[in-house]
Amino acid sequence: MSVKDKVTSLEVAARAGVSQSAVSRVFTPGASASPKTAEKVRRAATELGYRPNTLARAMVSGKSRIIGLVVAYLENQFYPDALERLSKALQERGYHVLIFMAGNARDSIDTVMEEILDYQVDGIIAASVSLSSELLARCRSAGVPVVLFNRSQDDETLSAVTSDNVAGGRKVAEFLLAGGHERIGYIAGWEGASTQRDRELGFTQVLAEAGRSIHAREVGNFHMDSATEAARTMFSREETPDAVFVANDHMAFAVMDTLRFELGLRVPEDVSVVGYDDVPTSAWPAYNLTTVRQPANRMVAGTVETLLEQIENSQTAPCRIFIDGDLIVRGSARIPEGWAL
Amino acid sequence: MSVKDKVTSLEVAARAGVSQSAVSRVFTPGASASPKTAEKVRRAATELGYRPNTLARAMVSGKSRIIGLVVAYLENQFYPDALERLSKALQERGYHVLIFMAGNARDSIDTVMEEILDYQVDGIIAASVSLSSELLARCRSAGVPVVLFNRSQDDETLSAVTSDNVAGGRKVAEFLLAGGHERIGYIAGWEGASTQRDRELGFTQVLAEAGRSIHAREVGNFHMDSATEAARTMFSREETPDAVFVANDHMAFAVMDTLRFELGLRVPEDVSVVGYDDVPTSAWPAYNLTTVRQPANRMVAGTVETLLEQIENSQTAPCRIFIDGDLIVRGSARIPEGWAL
DNA sequence: CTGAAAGCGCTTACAG
DNA sequence: CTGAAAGCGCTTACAG
Repeated sequence: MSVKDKVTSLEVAARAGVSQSAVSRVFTPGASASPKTAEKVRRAATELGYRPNTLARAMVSGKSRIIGLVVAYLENQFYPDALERLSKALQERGYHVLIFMAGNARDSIDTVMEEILDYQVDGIIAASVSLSSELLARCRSAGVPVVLFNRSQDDETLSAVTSDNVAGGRKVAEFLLAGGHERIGYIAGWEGASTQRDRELGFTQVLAEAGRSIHAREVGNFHMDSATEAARTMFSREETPDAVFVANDHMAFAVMDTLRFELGLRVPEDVSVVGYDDVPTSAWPAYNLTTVRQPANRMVAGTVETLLEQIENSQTAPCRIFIDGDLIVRGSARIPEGWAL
Repeated sequence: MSVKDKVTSLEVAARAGVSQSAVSRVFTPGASASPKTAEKVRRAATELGYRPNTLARAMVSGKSRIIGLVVAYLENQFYPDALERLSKALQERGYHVLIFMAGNARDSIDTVMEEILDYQVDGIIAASVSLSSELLARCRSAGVPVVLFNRSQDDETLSAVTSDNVAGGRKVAEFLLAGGHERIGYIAGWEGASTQRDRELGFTQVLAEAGRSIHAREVGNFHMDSATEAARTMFSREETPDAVFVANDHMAFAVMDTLRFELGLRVPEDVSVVGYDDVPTSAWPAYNLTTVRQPANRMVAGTVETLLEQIENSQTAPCRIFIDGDLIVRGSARIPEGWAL
């Protein structure tokens, strides 16, 4: 029976009649071993049920093949979707994801980052969190590349992958303007987020270019509860908006539900609603939400590419990747003539 | 500047004027070190920015403090929710989660399990996947405890945490019967899953006890697309059901949308719909789904408890945990008189 | 309480 | 191509 009968490379070597080095080489892609040796070693290994100990290998080689992923919460469907893709893509390249949930506490993120570093990760992906410059300095001195996912930050030492949020915001404004809306509201995300700021920037730019401005503005902080509150406030005043751009889909669902089931407004007849992200739920008939697609597949591919590039070639400079996101026109907003559905 | 200036325990020892052993003890909870030594070591450590290398520690101690989590997909909100809770709970106990996405390929799960074992994880949590007995034998001989999350399996060597699915299925049937429904349909999940079988078992038991039976049955495989198809088929025949129990919420959303937006049926006026899980979306006004709550918090607590118990005390026998789930009555189904909403 | 020594399971120059 | 030896950064008996 036996608990813990770990087979070591030394045992395999003995059985195969070769040295430990030979065994190691057979299990190291690209290392030199004669077909004959390889054959003997492989046979012995399978007979014994041997598999190299990843941790031991990590210690001596200095490469753990572990990527630390920091994520704040998984409630917004955009993140589990990204996590699943990220994990699969990394798996295919021989890496695995060690997950760290960063609570909302102030120091929580710092603690969590230290823990990540303790595991000797080869790289870090930070999804929707901001990192202090001290933290980044620690990562840099530890030689661990960091890439921000769906957030950007003023720091040349780290890579960031986002959709082009400014352009996305512009598309929404153009669409709403073309639809002939008179009073356009905006429900903002968390103001500390670059995504929030950029989306609003592009949105208001286009409005300004047309001699218009936001008719009403509330903050939803990227949370459903706050978004519900924001919608109540925005639609309880005189001259309610006839269109509202919500900074992400997750909040837009709460806004639509509040408009329809609490305030008795029809969407899109009374109010047009537009979101951002195009999470799977947006396509469900109950919402059928017009939104800007953040192409998760391309964002993930870009993230994995830059990160692995920096890991495998430490010369590589950090880079910013902007991925263009299309406006997906669906039934939650009045559709201007000539705009394909 | 400098890439990779990892500080070792030896350097800290030199600076503090003590041995490497002393440094190790100061960083090992419960190890013996005089206050004076501890003080000197801690000072040196902070000055140098030293933190123990988790991987090195893992190698020698044989405890990696890494838990492998295998999960098939994160589309059904129940899983990201569980993952977030699991990860947080484990983090608090000093463990971290290494994630492995098990694709749908036949051998994928086997490959993935081998990879997990290579990382010398201290334990494995398998969410919504079945493990072959060969795989379980490998884990056993490697001394790695496994606990199944939201699935059970006939094998005494592994623990499993589920809600009481039979009881849950019974509650749904009682509720639907009390509501005076005449033709009750059932949309099944993937037939290989214990959760699917148990829910259907409890459901049909109660129906049988009342001299009734399922009026129509289709299989949705726990996927939205299949569930949509299932709903189409079930409601395109004569004598359509006036109530349908869907094996989980994720499919129930697709069913409700199909009924309402494609088939023009009203829920609950024409058809009552009941799901299972009580994922967050079920409470959204657009669905307002009656369902059986799987208490994620308690399921996670139970999972973490059993797993850590087995890790920290290898004598511990595996155990089965059933957690009772309440029926949550909401507006998607006709409410029998006397049943509190 | 403390230190010297051995060793966890591997890989990697270094010779041959 | 191959092996002997050193070493990755720690912890853990073993003496003292």
